[in-house]
Amino acid sequence: MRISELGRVTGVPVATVKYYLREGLVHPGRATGATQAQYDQTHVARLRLARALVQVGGLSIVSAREVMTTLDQPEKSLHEVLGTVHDSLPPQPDHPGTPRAQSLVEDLGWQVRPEATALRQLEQALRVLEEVGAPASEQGLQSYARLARQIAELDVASVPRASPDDAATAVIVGTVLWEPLLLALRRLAQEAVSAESLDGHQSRPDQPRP
Amino acid sequence: MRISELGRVTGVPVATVKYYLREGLVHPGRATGATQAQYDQTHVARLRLARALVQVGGLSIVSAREVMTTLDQPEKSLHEVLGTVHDSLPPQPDHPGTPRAQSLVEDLGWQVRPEATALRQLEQALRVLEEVGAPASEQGLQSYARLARQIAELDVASVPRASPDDAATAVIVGTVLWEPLLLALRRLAQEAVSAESLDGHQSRPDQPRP
DNA sequence: CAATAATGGAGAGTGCTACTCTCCGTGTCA
DNA sequence: TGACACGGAGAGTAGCACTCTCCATTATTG
Repeated sequence: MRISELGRVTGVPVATVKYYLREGLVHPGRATGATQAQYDQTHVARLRLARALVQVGGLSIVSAREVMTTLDQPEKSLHEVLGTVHDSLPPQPDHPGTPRAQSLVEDLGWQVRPEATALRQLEQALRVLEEVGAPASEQGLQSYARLARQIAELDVASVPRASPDDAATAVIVGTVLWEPLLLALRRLAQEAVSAESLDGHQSRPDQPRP
Repeated sequence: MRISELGRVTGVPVATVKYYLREGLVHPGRATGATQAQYDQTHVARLRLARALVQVGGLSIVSAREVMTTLDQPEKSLHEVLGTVHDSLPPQPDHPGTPRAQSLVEDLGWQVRPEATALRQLEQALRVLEEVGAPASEQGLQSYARLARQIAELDVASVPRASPDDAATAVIVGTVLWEPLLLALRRLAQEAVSAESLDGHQSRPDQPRP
């Protein structure tokens, strides 16, 4: 198939397909002449994945390229793929982590790389909560961590190890594209729980105004 | 305090403070003359919150303003505040939802507004997973939903109903600023679980290349 | 009291990012 | 054979979150 069909099949504007090709999000087609190239199902799949990472996962073009690069590195183990993907994901905190995140994962007995970006992301989240005057309690953190671990067990269990072709893709999808799904579910659940327990009909009392 | 001190205390550049004032993220100070105004602790708190919503929560200026507007509407119940905040949060899907998300929450017995933005966000996530060739299984969704509900129960339980002044703020913080925390914990847990169960040392088998 | 500095506000400018347009030599097809 | 499509590359655009500049006014300092 040629570029226009690639665009039509995936619903991505041809100009954007060209842009993604230039940026290396999608591998080049098989050139059949100076101004002609052929694309196949692998291009369709990668284009769709790239589009999803950028538009739904919120990745920058650079991050998406880094993530998709791992698909071309079969020498890496799935665990390494996971780490690489995590480290390519936003946000990328500037400050180094203070020891609180580190000690939390130690308490939990989680074995994570000390340089994991997620550690610094956790630390940033904790710092911001303090700055805003609503610090996370140790107990709340522990509960959250316990539930996060149960989610992660679902995630890891769902990686298809029988068909290794798709395993790396599954890691990327499971990590990145399930995040918005999880957040949407949490919001819906919050509304449901709130409707049951917070009084949905009574106004909250007046509070001092600035 | 004047604007320069406000900037110094919060660590936000004065030019940015002015910008936030213009955009209505922070309420105006008490004018003491044609070119002078006084700011107080409420400005400090709101500025810090606005900063956190934009930089950590990833909200646009417009979304952040909408969210913070609810702080000035004491006639709204906490449940209404929650809904308004949710509907102001990104992403804002363009397509309307198909019935799958709706039927999922019905199966779960969750009572949510049919027009809730989170419903369309869920539907978008499901649609993208299908397009990418990794559709969410009914079973996986149910498990996720069950855990999401447990998280939501923690969230709702932690809203300080004794001190209603801060309740609305707590709703915002708990909804928006705990999201990155949850995602960071999930990533860390994924690494930990992966290190235990996925073989961290063995390379994954070769797979077909484009 | 006079000189100097800081202030609040508004408009214009900047830097970045994800596209999108334009162009052009080359291939395809009716 | 002539109209049209293609690929590739550079330039241009739109939106966003600031950031700079200016200026009349106010505060502070010597």
